[in-house]
Amino acid sequence: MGRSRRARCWLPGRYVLVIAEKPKAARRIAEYIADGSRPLRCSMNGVPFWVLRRSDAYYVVGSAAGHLYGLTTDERGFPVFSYYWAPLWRIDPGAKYTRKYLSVLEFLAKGAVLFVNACDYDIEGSVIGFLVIRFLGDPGRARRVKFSALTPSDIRRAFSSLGPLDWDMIEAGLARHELDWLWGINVSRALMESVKKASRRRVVLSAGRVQSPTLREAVERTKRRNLFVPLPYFTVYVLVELGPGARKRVTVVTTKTRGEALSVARAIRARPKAIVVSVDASRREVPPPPPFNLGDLQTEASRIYGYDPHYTQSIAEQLYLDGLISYPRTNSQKIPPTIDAVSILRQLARLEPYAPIIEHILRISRGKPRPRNGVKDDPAHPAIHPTGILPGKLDKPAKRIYDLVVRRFLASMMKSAIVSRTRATLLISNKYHVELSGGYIEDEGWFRAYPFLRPRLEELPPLRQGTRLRVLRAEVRSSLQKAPELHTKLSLVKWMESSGIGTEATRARIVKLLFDRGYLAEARRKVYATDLGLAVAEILERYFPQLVSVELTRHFEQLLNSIRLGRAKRSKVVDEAKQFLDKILRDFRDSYMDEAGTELAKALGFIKPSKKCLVCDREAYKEGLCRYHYDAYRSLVEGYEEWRRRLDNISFRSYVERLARSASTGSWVKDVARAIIDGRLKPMLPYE
DNA sequence: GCAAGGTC
Repeated sequence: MGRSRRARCWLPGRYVLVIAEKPKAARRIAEYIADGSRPLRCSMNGVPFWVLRRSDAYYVVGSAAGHLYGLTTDERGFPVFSYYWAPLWRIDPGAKYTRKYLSVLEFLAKGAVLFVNACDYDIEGSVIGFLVIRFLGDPGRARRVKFSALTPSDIRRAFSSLGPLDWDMIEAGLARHELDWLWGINVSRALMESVKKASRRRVVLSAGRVQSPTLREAVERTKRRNLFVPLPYFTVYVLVELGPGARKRVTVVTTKTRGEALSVARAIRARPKAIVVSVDASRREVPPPPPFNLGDLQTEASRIYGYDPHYTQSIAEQLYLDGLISYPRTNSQKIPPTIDAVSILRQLARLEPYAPIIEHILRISRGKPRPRNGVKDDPAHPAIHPTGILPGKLDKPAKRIYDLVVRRFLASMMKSAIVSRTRATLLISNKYHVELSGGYIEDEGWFRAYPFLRPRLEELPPLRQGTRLRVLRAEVRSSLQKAPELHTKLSLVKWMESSGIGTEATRARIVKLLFDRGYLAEARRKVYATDLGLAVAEILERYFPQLVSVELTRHFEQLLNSIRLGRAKRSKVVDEAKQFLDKILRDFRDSYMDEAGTELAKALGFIKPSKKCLVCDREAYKEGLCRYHYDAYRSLVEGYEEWRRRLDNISFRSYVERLARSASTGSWVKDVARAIIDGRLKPMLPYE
């Protein structure tokens, strides 16, 4: 196709103004609804819009850039119940770019005879378009267009039956904003004011429907990890000779006490023989994975390159803005047939590493490749895929993310891999069954394109049923239980997803926010709660328990659903929330604010503890210990009984020394163990 | 300054 000169832009006197949620959507809508000729691309202040003709009328397709308005207030202090909508660029320093979008829509609104809200067909899209029409246009001359995907057929169908404004959906969306604002701003202010009252110091603290349950989850993991007392257990291993020069170490049993393990090992040494009782060979097809949604991309980037989910998302967003990949904030694992996979492949084939794979795909599919779709779907967007536009110079992380997206897209169009596995059961000393497994890859299939999920397999030497084998050695090893895992940034984002809080676009951002607030910190990619995070979670749990529960989101969903179905009114729902908040916020101010503020100020180091913990610098709570070391002390004492049973009457001293040395021991328990060893802490126990 | 939600 030759490069055509762009026609001069002009604006008709009267037109229908179509408002899209984002410029990319605006362009596609314009292309799909125009009669005959291509729409005219215009731009003002770098913001594009399109002019076109459709059934003897002029249409102008303009664009928002997500929310252009937000809630704000002029009042200080809490409780605060009055707020209003204001242009986002005035109230959110991170949203300055929305100003030019708003001013272009303001200009375009002047000549519009009809306004069409063509934002994504969801609750937020209804609000985005409505607020533009309300502040810049006229809701009395407005329509809503409903499409579920940005495809020509869906868009054309939707524009041929414009509906009235979807008032119930708008009301539900407005209510969502108001409820989140009321809860979030009020409780955040309550926290900040309590600290100020207790310490006369200012600090930014926050709480909200999504961030606070997420904080609580990280706090619970931190506590479980730091309070963990590992128990000992015992493993009996044997070294079996499978063939000439092929020896394998195999676990026979694990036991709770040393005595049991030793007697198993003795029995094996007395009859050091094994026999192959069965050999099973199986062939398994491993189907290709579906193309990426955002969560899958974040998982893989974390697993393969150690990138945290927010980092991955920001790289993917840049690749999207550069036109290299499709919209990344999607939950979909599907590539609809409307996406021209062949032409994307032909473009990508110009990139050296992909060329042979693409050639292979086109050959095996006879030029008609079809991506294998996953189950997850998204109403507004397909799975993440390369656009076919070739990248220029990318930095290393961008190159890696782009490569993941391309390879995953390619893999989804390839054949299953075939993996052969062998499973053998041995009977050791006529008494103990153990399983061996091995295998190899018979056909690489899609692993060629996407090697990151290729299993690492070890081949077993050939074994036949009935073969007798020698047991060369039998050993007992004692181990300590592994500690419960802390979250990673990724697992926290996944936890949010499985709990149904936050959205594709916000989860990673909210985890980052908890770090920025100083509630969470990271060591070796593991997320732990700081003292401030522990204190905030504690205070919220005690005085605003609704806000740390994922149930608040469920409750909101029910309310919003009722509004959407016309069974409840926004004003009533919001008023009830205000009344409830008014009560709990006044109770907090009247009765608990001093206590809460003092606790938070101590966690922040603004107030010195009146009496220090014997083990750390925190405030003493019981028996001379802070609340965390007191709990750790109790865990340590409770754990001793079981240790004595398993390790034939180990002394308390040796027990404590083992805990102090083990990597599995929770850090608070370790602190207590060390304090006992060096005499800072005298255990009050019946055992000494 | 504080939420959660959308997106350049």
